Amino acid sequence: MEFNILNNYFYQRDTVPLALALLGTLLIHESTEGITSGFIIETEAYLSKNDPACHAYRGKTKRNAAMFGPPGRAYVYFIYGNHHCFNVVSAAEGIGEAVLVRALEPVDGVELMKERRGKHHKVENLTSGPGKLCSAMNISREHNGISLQKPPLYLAKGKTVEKSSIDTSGRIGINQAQDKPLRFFLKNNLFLSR
DNA sequence: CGGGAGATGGGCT
DNA sequence: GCCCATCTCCCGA
Repeated sequence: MEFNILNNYFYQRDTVPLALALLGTLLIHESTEGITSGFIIETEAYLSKNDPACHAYRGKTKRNAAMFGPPGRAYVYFIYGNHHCFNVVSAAEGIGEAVLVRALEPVDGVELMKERRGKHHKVENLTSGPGKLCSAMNISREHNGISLQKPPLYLAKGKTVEKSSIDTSGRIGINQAQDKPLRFFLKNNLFLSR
């Protein structure tokens, strides 16, 4: 499937259009334990300007440095002492924007996801949240800053998404700029975070 | 079933 | 010390 990897051109657009374009694409992790993958069904845009919820809002630090790298790389951070969140870096190098991936529809490696997340979980609960999907896909800080255009972690062309099947809302779990309509998701998908 | 609290650790206000 | 782009468990209904 590597011939369907999304290349540099895919990432050459503004962050909001990229957050929309990422819906339906396939996120793949070829780990030593096996391959897991899933369609991206929920994203959030985090912008450099007028967006206090964005980690890059107060400038570049050691933690958020990957956000300021070239687009098409990963920005992974650790939160609440337990969880990782996976983002696709967007905008030109030096700007500091990214798209948070909040939920996946599992495709390959469902059994491996269950082993990682806990066998008692239903399929609908494996990747229906940013922390959950990182656990199921085994994505962690070691992936921070790496390219998403080659194995082991990469994005590939997925399923076609009609504009009419996409809905928008405020972003989840933030205390600032909750009113901004920067969350995008596939309506009625079983694997949404909410 | 929904709401609330605790877990847990890194970064910064 | 307090905050945080979260998850899970436990409780009451």
